[in-house]
Amino acid sequence: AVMILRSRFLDARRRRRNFTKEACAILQDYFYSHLSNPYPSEEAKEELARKCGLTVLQVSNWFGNKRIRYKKNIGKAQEEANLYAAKKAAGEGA
Amino acid sequence: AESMPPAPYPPGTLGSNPLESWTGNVTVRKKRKPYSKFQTLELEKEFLYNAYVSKQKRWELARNLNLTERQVKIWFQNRRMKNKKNSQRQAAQEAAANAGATT
DNA sequence: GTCATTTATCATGC
DNA sequence: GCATGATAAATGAC
Repeated sequence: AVMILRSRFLDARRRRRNFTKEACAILQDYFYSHLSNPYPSEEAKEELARKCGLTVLQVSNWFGNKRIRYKKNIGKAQEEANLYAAKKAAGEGA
Repeated sequence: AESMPPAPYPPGTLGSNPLESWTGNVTVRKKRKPYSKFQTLELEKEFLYNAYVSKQKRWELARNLNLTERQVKIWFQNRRMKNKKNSQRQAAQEAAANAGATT
């Protein structure tokens, strides 16, 4: 009971909020645009953080979660997400 | 410039898609097992005393908590990183507060 | 030693 | 009920 009260304000997991759709779109755009090496540099992380209105740590967390969860879904429907970047790039080109 | 993936990548043993070679992490690592409340509390108590544990102390902790010396060493490393992260987070919040107050 | 990671787990949002 | 963001063990680069 004590620890529950302690963690209630110490643990940031309690304060978790979903990112905005704009932020998720920016992050996904970068991720699928760099599928061959989805490891943004510190500078890239800072820029992404600014554009998304997030901290660098949040950007790092997002890429960490995204990489592992993308990897676990290879062979499933995840590959459909590749079309996300492909179609978007094609649409912009046209 | 981009960062390099941390894990070693044996050549030729990776995934089917050459566009996604980073998905082939072949490293075999132990499954993460959360420590018990008692283990964590004892480690926290020692960390409060000093952030860097001597080899003698590390051996005692490992023996008393039924952990390996390597686990104790890594726990203190991660704990120091956690401390630094919290300090930076607090500093950033204070800086933001000051920036808002000065306007 | 630090530190960016990987991975499982936690806690929450919906 | 899972999706999602943050954290706790564990690894490897340097």
